[in-house]
Amino acid sequence: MPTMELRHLRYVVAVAEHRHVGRAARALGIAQPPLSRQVAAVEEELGTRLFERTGRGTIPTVAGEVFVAHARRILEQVDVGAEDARRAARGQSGTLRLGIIGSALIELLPGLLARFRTTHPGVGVGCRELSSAQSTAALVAGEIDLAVCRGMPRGPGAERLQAVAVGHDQLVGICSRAHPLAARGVITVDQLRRQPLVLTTSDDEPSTVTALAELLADRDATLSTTHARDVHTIIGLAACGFGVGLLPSCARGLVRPGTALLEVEPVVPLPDLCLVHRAETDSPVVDAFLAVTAEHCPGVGSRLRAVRGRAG
Amino acid sequence: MPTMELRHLRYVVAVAEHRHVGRAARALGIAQPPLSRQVAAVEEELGTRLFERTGRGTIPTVAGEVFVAHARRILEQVDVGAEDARRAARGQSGTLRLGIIGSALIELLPGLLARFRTTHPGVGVGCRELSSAQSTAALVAGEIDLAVCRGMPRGPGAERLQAVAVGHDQLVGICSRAHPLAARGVITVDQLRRQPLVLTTSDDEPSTVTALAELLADRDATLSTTHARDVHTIIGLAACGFGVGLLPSCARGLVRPGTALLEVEPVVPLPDLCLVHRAETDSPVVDAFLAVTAEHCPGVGSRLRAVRGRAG
DNA sequence: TCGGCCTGATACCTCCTGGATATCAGGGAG
DNA sequence: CTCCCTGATATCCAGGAGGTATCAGGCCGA
Repeated sequence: MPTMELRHLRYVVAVAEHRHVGRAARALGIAQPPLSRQVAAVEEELGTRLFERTGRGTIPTVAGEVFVAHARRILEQVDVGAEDARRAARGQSGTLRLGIIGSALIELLPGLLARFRTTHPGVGVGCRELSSAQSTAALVAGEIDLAVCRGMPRGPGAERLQAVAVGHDQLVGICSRAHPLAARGVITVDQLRRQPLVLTTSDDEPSTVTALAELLADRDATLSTTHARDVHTIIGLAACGFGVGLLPSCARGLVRPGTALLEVEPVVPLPDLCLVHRAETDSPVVDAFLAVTAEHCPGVGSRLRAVRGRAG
Repeated sequence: MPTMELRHLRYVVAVAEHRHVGRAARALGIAQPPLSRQVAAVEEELGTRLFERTGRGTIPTVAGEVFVAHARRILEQVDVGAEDARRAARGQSGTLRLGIIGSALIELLPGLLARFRTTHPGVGVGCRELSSAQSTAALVAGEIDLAVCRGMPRGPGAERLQAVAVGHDQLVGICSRAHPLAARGVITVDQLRRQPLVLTTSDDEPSTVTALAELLADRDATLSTTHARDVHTIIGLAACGFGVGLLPSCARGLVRPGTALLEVEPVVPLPDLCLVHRAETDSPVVDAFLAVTAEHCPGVGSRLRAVRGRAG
């Protein structure tokens, strides 16, 4: 019992199109007799005539029309499936679930995501704002594919993750234009210890805060400290005179009229902005995103490959 | 360049299902090496790895998952297409466009259509009420597939049509119970010529009327004649005392309280109720309907086949 | 650390079957 | 009636799908 093959579908479609076995055979690049045989084989398998052979050609029966319609769709689907698989392999189809920290939305992601979406239009991107610790857990749990965090991942399962630094930030201050330090444009760490401050909340391991913990360890406890969830709020509170706000330097662009930026001296580096993903994940979409990142962030490309290579 | 075949899809799906080339091969009833080769051929054609070979089995890559999903759907579609073609060949799929005269709805069609719909649930039936002449034209124009008319088709293109009689009717009269003839239950043709009558309209060749034309040719022109579109109206008008209504005998069942049926003597046969279709049409749906009709109307089966055979 | 074993890949052979050539049969059109 | 164009049939050939034997590599357990 000869099973159906795509060849049969191609042949039947060709005969239906040309309404002529000879011409169809020529179009297919084969001789007429084998085409006749193959078509007859299909008819036998189906138990139905697909064509009415007349002295002047070959016209499809009702069953033939029905079958040909299916065959056309199927042949099309084969191409679609092949192309889809190729695109999936290139990371140009599928979905990418991202976990990001808020500050990544300021400088890194707008350009990077735009670039990725243009080079990989077939990829759906899902984005959740998560803290670095939450991202690590979500990665390990398989809930997201890629995270943008501050600092290398830590905690349970972190050894199964790989990270690559994509941005270096330092601490900068921001204050109202009316603030005594505004004119200087500079603030020393020592001065920070003697100022009312506006910081991110310490709810769930905000890396910036932990980095600041030791820096401000021996600070005067009687000085006011205001906490806020995101950089916009910190800037707002600082502008209102709650004190000097502390931000990652990537937030420089957010400074608005009525506020002044304060460079911190000496420089206080923050944990690097990192892309984190599962080490064993062989997801082309993730690979593709990392590749786009390498192009988008000049200089991190080599390091990126080095980090990936370490695992392989 | 080896082109893709369904075999390849079947093999890839099997390997993906078993996550193991050896077991997949056993399930397919072939040896392991050829399966390895065929899968590799697909990968080569796609330019992509579809499976990750580990020491403990074979797991699909992302591209593999994508391709396998398509492959499964395609293989399913092949079966669906084959089955659909077979059903179409048996006349159990497709549509049947009917043109019918109103009186066919009284006795013939209710049972016949119900029977057809149960034996051929996959066939969509479209129904238009047309006069016999309109049906003939619609058949020739390809607007309908089958017509129920009274009398053999005539007019342009009628020679390309085939008809089979499925019902024999004669003329019956109907009148109000108050009518002098009501008690007799019989009316002679001669009496008909001297009565006020209710007839179908002669707008567009109502066969019943043409059949009556000669019968009543020398009728007294001063007698009232009322025309109505359909049998229900004729019965209604007759009941109201407009005169004796003339109907095909198949309308007997419609007689209602307050009216009386009148047999016509001598019997006046009407043109047979006919199923008409294009002679060259090799529509399985039409064939199927004719076959169901043969079962439904005992005695017309043999004649039906004879008429069809004449063409073949 | 090493051998056994299970995995899939490779080499080579066989034979099935799809395709080519030659020819036949039937139905219109002239 | 005859020619020609249609598809079907007969027969042969060769590519390749499938089989057998064997190899290579990774895990596991001793």
